[in-house]
Amino acid sequence: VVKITDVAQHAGVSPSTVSYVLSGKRTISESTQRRVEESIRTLGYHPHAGARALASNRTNVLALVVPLRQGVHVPVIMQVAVAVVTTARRFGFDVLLLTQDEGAEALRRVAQSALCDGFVVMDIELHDSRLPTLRATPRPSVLIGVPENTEGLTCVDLDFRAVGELCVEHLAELGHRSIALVGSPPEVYERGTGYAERVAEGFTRAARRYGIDATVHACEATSEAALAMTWKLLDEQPDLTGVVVHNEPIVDSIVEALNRAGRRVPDDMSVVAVRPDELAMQSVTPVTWVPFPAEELGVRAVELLMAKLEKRPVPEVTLLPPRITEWASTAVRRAPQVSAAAAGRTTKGRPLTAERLAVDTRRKQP
Amino acid sequence: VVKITDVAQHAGVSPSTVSYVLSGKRTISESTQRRVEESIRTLGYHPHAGARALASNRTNVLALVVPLRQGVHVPVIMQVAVAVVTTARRFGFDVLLLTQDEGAEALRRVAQSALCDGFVVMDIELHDSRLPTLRATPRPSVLIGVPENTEGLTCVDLDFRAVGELCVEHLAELGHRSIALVGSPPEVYERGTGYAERVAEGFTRAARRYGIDATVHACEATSEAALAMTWKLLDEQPDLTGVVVHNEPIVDSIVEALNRAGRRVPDDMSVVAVRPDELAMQSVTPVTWVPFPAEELGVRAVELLMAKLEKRPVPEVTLLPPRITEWASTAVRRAPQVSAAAAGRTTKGRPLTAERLAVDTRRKQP
DNA sequence: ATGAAAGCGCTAACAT
DNA sequence: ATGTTAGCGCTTTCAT
Repeated sequence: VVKITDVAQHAGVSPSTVSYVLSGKRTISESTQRRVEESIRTLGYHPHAGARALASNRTNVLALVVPLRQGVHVPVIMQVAVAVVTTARRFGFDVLLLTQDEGAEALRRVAQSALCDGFVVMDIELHDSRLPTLRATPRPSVLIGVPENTEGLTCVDLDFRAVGELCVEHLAELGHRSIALVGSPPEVYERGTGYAERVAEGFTRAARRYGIDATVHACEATSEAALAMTWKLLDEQPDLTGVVVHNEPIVDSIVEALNRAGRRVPDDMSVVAVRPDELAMQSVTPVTWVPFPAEELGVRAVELLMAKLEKRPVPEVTLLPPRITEWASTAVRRAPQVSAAAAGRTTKGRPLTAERLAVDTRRKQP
Repeated sequence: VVKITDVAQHAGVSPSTVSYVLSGKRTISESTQRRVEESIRTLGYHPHAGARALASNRTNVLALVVPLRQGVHVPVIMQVAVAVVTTARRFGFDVLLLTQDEGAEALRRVAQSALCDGFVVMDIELHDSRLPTLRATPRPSVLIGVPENTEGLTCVDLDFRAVGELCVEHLAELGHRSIALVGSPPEVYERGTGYAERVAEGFTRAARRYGIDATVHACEATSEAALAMTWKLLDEQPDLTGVVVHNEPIVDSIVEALNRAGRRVPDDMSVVAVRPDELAMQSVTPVTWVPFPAEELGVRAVELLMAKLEKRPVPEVTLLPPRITEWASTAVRRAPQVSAAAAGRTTKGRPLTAERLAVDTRRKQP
């Protein structure tokens, strides 16, 4: 293989000059510069990564830790991964792929053996077990996801609170006054990834701000659960005209259940989903949705890491603002009398008793 | 950071002894072995990858090249990738992630800069532009996919010919005598990845062997195309009782179209799909299917690469035998008179005229 | 603006 | 069974 001395000889300069041409850390006369670059190209020289790492303490490799857990939508991971690799290459970096199952130990191993200069870690939980290691290691890292305590870390994520708010805002401005959030399965809230709670939080906060009647419900990701949830909502919240679904697998089921219950979407009922683009695109029903910016997250994560490697200051938390894509599932709320008629139909003549009304904020809306 | 001399000092031996304990290339007395390992553990020593690569010409890293092309099912790529990483770790290897878009140049760069010891390359086409580079580079590689000319290469893939044969076999043994293959979109055949043709080839060959009436059709991956294809099949092949679908997105559409055309699955019509497990599991209709062994391919690819790195001989082509998973979409072909009765039923009493059988079964549906 | 040379941390031949 | 030592190919002081 061709080495730096070969290039030096071919260009009639010393090895160090070749090195400086490559790194740009020294001013080189235009002529040598050209000659050296020419030699590099004709010889097809690529510096030995190991030797470079040994001498300079820099590998030009970043490690990407991807989750394996069930329930993480795989295409989203791939989108992030591809964005990370592509962006890393823009900075002359390669990417080492680590899976989550080796946990914090893998981070220590890779950091200690100088296999990489820094980390991008996906799927960070509120109390992630890797945080101590990430804080302790001298190699910089960027986390995709926001843990409870971000001190001494660099995090980037979609602003999930703003997602919840945006959905409410959208519905509120279409005139809806009684809405519900059909959220993720209970496990998701318990596991503590944080984003599910944050969406609910933003949802509730914005609803209060708009003075809107709003309820939040965890829901299993099965079509049966979706059906039951729909009935429950229509029963307990008769004025309901807007539903936000933050539970990808059952979006279609909810829409279908609503239609079957006689609430046509979007005429009688508006539906907004929080879901990855890919799935939204191939969905049966065109549902207004807030996408997860997988690619942008990958790009930003790498850019932040590069900034840290260059000792440039970066914010502890970067939250990407959500966008909403309107589709045929949301519409202006219909006139009251129509709603009343619809409510009468779906509640099958059961009278509105005080007992039924006693439970929550619905009382605002008789 | 802790280095080999630190360990040596701590254990009271020379650096080379530590190195030999690590590599096992020398017999070490039990006592020193234990002492050194103890020191390694207590100090948390991990050898510097660059230094090791420089001195030994081995990186313990393999590069995985993943496709980005549209149409490759993303979860399958992830499954392979995860299997590759997991298996690589079993051998003490890490994985560098490369994307296809840098093409052969990336292979050269990574090989030349000694970033890895070998390659696993996914999504190999019949006349892949990277083949010359892969053949020329001194670093061994394993290809997932089989190009036209496999000379000097190591390839591993699902035996797609056997897939076609297996589907026919399954249907033939259930008594079906007239079957059709609904294949991938025309582009897939033209692009030349090979596997689509191979399935068709196996399908045709096995049908001939069984003396079965069989036709092959390319089909776009839209539900409209699926519907049109179903009509066309029922029209042109009136005795048809078995369909093999090698076109993941439209499996459900085909089943639905058949049902709507009055051919109940599996009573009147058996359907077999060639598709990734994941999609089969979450499909609406339980269709008998031949899975793509993504994980096994990843494992085998790494095992083959490790064998090559150890200079052990490996076969040029390794084809994994397909398995078939029976589900509720295939059944024994009904006896003629029963079929006639069923036909009579679904045609709602209209008589079976020669004309109707010759032309177009759609007219059955008013 | 360029060269010379001292390591970076490890492995493996060459000792004993 | 273990120690000594010469590189591996590069970066980066220190010189000029």
